[in-house]
Amino acid sequence: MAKYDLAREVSDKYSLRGMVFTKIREDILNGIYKEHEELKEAKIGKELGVSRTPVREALRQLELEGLVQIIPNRGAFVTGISAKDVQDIYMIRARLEGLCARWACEHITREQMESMEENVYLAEFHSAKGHMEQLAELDNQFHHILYEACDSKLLKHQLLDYHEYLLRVRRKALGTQTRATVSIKEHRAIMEAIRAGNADLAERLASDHMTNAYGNLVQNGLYDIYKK
Amino acid sequence: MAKYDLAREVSDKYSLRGMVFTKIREDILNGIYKEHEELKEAKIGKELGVSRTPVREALRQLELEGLVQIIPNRGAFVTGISAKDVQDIYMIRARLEGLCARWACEHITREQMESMEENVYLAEFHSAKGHMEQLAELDNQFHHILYEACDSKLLKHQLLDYHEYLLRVRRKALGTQTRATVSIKEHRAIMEAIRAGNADLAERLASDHMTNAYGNLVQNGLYDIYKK
DNA sequence: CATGTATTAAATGTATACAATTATACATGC
DNA sequence: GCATGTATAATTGTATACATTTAATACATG
Repeated sequence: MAKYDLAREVSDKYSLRGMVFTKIREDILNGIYKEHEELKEAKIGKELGVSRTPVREALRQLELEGLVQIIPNRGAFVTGISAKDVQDIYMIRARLEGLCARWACEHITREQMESMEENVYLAEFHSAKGHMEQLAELDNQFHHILYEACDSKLLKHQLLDYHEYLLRVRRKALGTQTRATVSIKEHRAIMEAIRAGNADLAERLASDHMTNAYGNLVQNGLYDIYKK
Repeated sequence: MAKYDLAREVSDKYSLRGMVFTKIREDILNGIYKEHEELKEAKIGKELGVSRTPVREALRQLELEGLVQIIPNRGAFVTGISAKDVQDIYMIRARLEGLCARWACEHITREQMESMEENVYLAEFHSAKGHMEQLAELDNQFHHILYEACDSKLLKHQLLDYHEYLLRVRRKALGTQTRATVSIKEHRAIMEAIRAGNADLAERLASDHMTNAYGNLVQNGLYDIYKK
C-alpha cells in the first residue's frame, strides 16, 4: 500500500520546502486557490509560519509542475486547467498508459501481479456492496501498481504527474456508479491481458480505458473542472 | 525561426536564477558535470559570481526536470541518463510524436505548413550538397514546427522536454550521413501526410520515425551517452 | 591495528535584510 | 474628463547571517 503511495520521491515531505510545496499543491488541486489567483510569498509564509525562502522554492518547483506561472518581478499565479487541457491529458495518457501496460507484460513481478489481482478482486467486491468511497482509492492503486510494473522510471514519473494533475476530475468522474462498474471491468481485462503476457491486447485495453474514462467525463459534463 | 526556438517560457533567462538554471542545465547536458557528481551551492555560486539563493532555486528546479537528485541535508547530485532511459524516451516519444502529428493534421496553420515544407526543401538541399552542419539544426526545427502545429500546450511542453533531454544523443546520431538522408525522407513523408490531412498515416509515420531513429542509435552503439 | 566516539569542519536549511522592480494613488496638465 | 507623471507602497529578487544537519578527523580504547 505504502509502496504504491502517491508520495513523490522528489520534494521530501520533511523539509519546510517540501511541506510548503505539498500544501500549496494540494490547495491548488483542491480548488482553494482559484485559477489566476496570485500567490504572494509573504502571505503564504505568514499563514504557514515559515519565511519566504521555502515558499519561493516551492513556488519555483510548482512552476515546473505546470501548476503555477511565474512572471518575473510580478509574482506567481495559479495556472488553471482548461477543458482542452483535460482532453489533451486524457489523449496523451491513452497512449502512455497503453505503453505502460505493454511494458508491464514483460516486466511485472510476481508480487506486483498478485497486488493487481487483489486490487481487482477488492474493487469488484466493494462495487457489488455499493461501497463507493473505497473505489476511488482502489482505482488510484490500480494505476500505481501498473506504473510500477512497467519498470520505467521515466514513464512512471510522467504518468504520476498527469494522474495527480487530474485527481479532482477523476474523483468526480468515478462518482457515478455505472462508470465505476465499467471501469473495474476494464481493469480486470487489462490485468488478465498482462497476466497472459499479451502485450498488444494489454496496450489496446489500457489505451481504450483512458478514452472511455474521458468519454464518460464529457458525457457527464465534468470536463470543465472549474465550472462544476 | 525564433518562433520555434528551444527557449522555454519557464525560468526566464534574464533573472539570475534563470541564468544559473540554464547554465547548470547545459553543463549537465554537455557532460561538464559528470554523472553522480555533487553540485555544491557555494562553489557554483562563487564560480558564477552570485549568491547561494539563485543557485538553490535553480537546483530545486533541475530536480523536477530530473537532471539532478537532491538528498535532504546532503546535497544535489547529477542524475545520469542510462541506456535504458534513452530507450524509454524514444519509445515514449514514438507514441507522443505520433499523437502530435495526428493533431497537427487538424490544427496546423497555413503558415506552419509552409514553414514545414520549406524546412524539408532546405534539408533536402543541404543534404544533397553535403552540408551536414545545417542538418542538425533543421532537424530540430522540423520537430519544433510539429510541436507548435499540434496546438497543445501540454503535449508541446512534454515533447520539448524529451527533445532537449536527448540533444547530445541526437547530434551524434545525425552525424552519419545515411541516417540523415533517411531521416529527411521520413520528414517529407510526415509533412505530406499532414498536408493531405491523413491523420492515421501521419501518426504512424511520426511514430516510426522515432523507432527508426532509435534503431539507428543502437546500431551505431551510441545509446550510452556517457561511454562514447 | 581496528574500532568506536568525541570533536571539528563543512555543507545545507532557514530567516532576515537590503536592492530592484512593479503597482497604486494622487496630483497636475491639457 | 482623461491622460500623464510622480511619489509612495507593496512585492519580488538577491545577498547574507544564523541554525541545523551531516561528514570528516583525531583520538582514545580494546
